[in-house]
Amino acid sequence: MSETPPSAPSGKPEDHAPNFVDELVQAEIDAGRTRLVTRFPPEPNGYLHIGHAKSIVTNFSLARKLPGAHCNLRFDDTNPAKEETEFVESIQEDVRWLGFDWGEHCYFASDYFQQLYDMAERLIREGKAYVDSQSLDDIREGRGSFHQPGTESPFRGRSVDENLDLFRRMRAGEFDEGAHVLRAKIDMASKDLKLRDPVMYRILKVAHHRTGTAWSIYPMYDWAHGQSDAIEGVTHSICTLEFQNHRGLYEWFHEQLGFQDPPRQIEFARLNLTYTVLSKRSLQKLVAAGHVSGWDDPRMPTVAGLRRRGVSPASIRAFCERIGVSKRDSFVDVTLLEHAIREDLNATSPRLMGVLRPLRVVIENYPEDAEETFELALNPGDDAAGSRAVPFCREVFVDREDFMEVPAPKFWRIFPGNEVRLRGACLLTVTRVIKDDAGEVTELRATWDPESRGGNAPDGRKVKGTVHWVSARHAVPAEVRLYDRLFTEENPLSDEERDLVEFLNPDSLEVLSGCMLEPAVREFGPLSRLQLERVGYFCVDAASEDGGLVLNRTIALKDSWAKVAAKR
RNA sequence: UCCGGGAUCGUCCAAUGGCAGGACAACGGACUUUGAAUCCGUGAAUGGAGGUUCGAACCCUCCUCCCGGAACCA
Repeated sequence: MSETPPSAPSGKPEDHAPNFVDELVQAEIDAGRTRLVTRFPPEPNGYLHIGHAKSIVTNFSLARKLPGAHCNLRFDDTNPAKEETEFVESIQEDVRWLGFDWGEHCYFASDYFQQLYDMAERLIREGKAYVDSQSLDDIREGRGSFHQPGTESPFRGRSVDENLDLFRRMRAGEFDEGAHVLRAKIDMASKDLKLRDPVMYRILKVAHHRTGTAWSIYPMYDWAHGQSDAIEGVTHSICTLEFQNHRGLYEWFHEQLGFQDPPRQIEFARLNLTYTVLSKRSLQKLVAAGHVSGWDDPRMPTVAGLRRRGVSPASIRAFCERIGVSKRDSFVDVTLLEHAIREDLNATSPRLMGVLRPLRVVIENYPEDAEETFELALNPGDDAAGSRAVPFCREVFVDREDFMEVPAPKFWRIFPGNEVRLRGACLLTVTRVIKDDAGEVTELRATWDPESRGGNAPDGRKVKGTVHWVSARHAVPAEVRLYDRLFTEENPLSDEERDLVEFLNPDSLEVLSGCMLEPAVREFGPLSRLQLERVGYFCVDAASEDGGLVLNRTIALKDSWAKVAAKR
């Protein structure tokens, strides 16, 4: 068995209650709009995380509202110092894995460098842009503040010819970095600081991952992004709240250039998740400092990390659709994500048995060299899932956590004299507890009821407890990695005094070796998702090989016994 | 203090002048060959003060609080 192919999102235009973006676009459609193009515009400078997934789901599902509509994947690669081909590849892989298809519509802002340049010359000729030769600090100071209007640059009055000449020479690489910038000529006294002659181009003598050394000037975000949207015929440019302050400038450029049916920018609240950080900077820090094994560490909220953790793309989509889209700053409870993960895995995961902390049980009235197999459903809730053969013999492993020599109140699993069911196999009663010199339990002796094959006794007597088990003779040893939340605080970034590293959960990873799994696990290849009954959902590690089986725990099953036990 | 946004159960999202509803979480119960899942039930909210109206979460006024904005980053 191997990784399930990415399942396509359901074809329905809406899997969620309409949000304000849906309504706004729908209103335009009702008013006669016939063209609809959205875009997901990542900068290829890092890995995608679940916050990006929210944007991807929003943009791609919006593009299903109208026949012929589509969503572009566009790389906003205007800062060569930070961007790499490695990231464009990982981003494409992640978007695809999430189940979305951009078809022919994969673009790069860097493909528009010439058009952008031509448009900039046009603004210069129209007196709407000029080359400023002030230092970075002088430009910053000249911008003024929230309360003070800015002051005009001494170079603001340069002639069109001089500006054109300088700009061309900037492009030709005649100047050092920082010597000049191209600025839009708008209004240094504007209340909207973005309109105080924003920088459009800076000199950067850095090779670009796609254009190489062809350019020595690169467009700034505000210049490149809006014009890229317009060039692509994007109708709705959906971005996060922090870009609200850019909208005035976004529209100003479009007006100057006279685009017809220009894109409309709409902002929504970015995703925040409890016990998680979703800023590229923080994530980068965790990777660089070695707090996690990499961008795809299963504890990372990156798409790559979630994939390796065993989270399904369907559950990420369901989660994104369920949290909705609004303009309110929000902090989504991670239990909502966990619910979506369990919901999908419960429906789709094959069931197996595995013992994480093995305790040997010798069934004294079972013949020494006999063995037999039981046929168990792979998913009791889904007959189509089929079944697997589970071998059984005189010695089995059970989980140490399922045994108490002196049972706590309401504990109805294994303890001396208590009859329990070995799931799918038989009824069994522990008769004797064997300990080492230190008093540690090392083995249990038990008897079984041969009439109870399959798990029920002919006399119909009830047993309260059912436990999972693995035949000692047939067990497949494995390493199991138990993952938990990466942070101990709901918002690890809320404390300005303390670094997020201080809030790392020391128990976010527990590695168990010598775990014992039923032999059917051999049929599962890397990235296969499965449930270990009564324990949790797991995923065969991407790097797992024969002879070194590794399982990552995606998420534990809910455990109401743990709650009862914790209360005491 | 200036500009741009936002305030509804613990959390997220609805209700667009007419019974404040759903999901998650919590709690209780039923069922159970997974103490899972499933099913049933309980508690839980309109930031504040005025105003308009037969009627306000929604409209108006004032206030309060929260977020973003002064990169040659995106």
